Amino acid sequence: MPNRASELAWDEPKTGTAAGLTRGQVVQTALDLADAEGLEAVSIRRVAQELDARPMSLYTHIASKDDLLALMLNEFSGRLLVPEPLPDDWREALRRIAHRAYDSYVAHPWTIQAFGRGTRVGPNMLRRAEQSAAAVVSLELEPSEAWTALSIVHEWTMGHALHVVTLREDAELEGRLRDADPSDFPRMSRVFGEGRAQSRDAVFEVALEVVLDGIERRYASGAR
Amino acid sequence: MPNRASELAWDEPKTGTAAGLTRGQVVQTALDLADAEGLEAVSIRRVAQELDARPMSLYTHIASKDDLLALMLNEFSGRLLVPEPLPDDWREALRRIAHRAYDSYVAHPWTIQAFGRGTRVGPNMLRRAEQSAAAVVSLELEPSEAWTALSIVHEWTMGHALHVVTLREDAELEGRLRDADPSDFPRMSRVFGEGRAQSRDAVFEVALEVVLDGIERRYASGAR
DNA sequence: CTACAGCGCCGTACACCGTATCGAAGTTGA
DNA sequence: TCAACTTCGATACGGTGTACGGCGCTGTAG
Repeated sequence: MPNRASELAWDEPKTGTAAGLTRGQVVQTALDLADAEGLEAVSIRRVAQELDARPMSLYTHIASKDDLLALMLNEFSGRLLVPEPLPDDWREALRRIAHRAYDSYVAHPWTIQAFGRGTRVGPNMLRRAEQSAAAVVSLELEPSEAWTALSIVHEWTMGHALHVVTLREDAELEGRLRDADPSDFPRMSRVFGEGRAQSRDAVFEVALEVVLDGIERRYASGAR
Repeated sequence: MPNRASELAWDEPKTGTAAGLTRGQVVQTALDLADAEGLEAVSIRRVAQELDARPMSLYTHIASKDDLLALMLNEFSGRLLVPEPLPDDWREALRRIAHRAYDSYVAHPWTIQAFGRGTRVGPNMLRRAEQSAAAVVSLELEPSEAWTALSIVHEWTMGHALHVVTLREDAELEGRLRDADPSDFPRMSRVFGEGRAQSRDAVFEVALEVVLDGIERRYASGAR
């Protein structure tokens, strides 16, 4: 038997002979379905139907539904890569990386749902981590410091996307606030009372700079 | 009919007459179950069994399973409140808030999964937002600026918790890396090659300070 | 050319899920 | 005592993931 338990098939098992269905088709169909109708629409039966195949046929190409999900996330992670070459300026490089991630999460909300259900690290996730690490070479940090700095950006980006996607437009919050007694929530009422000045995207922009400021203060000694 | 669509029962509907089962018991049982066996163990049938009741009886006290989930999250949010009084120092106040949230997320991993499936804002979530807003009064910010600053802390905290909970101990990442060709991922290999110096909690501490630094630089003009 | 091994495909079945429907039983106020 | 109302519950429907085992094709060995 193989080395470890984590042999979970990132690589196409083997193409056997003349193949009808392929793993790539299955994953792509699942991705399309998730984009179009949300993650809960992605069922084995439904994906099979979309492919004009029978449910159990999918299991020839994937080990389980969890596997399919991991494969979907891996594919998605690949699309998070930013076109090379990265700018030399680490702030600009991180800006691009964060922007691309944020835009992608919001455009494909099922991803953050999927991430919450336990993540298996695929090759594309590794590639992305490597690209991010390359973005901050000019800071000349210890590897573990670099990892911390990058984590902050990635984690905030993900957290922000989660917030945006789940509390759509804060409409939920505003609605609740309208029904409540303003004197119970004086400060919150003021926040939303004066008409949500900034747009979502503007908030992202500002907050990203704040996060980058924090990193700059701590980690950029003399580096450009 | 009532005012709006968002009439979803945060308040016990009415205690009717002599009640056997109560909504509180249902929610508490579901919480216990989620803590003990994860969110996927929380099914209507299972909760009913735990209460020695029949599945359909639960629907006397909750409108749907989604409702139950929202109620669980609301209850959880209540426990995120930090004991008053808050420190005058805004950094220390935010530290406490973030710490409590992070610890709670990690101790109850089902919460971040639940947040990903769409959040309904309950009264306790509002209370928590209000408390957070109170933490930064000394900065004397515009309400919308305060909201942005607080969002950064909350969103990073959540993102960090998500990262910690889903990629347990980065073991996943390290494992993948061991199998890969180091020359494909030179920087990542260095990060994990030298033995993960910092502990999880140390990383949280450092990263939190970095985030607070960013906020301080942008929003703390002369305030203490 | 025939035989066979292996593999992709898939029909059936099982255990579980959320919940609609509707009737039974019990409690309470008049 | 009667009527109103609420809680409880049995049954059933349409969905889920997937274990099991058979069928038929195809590439290769004899």
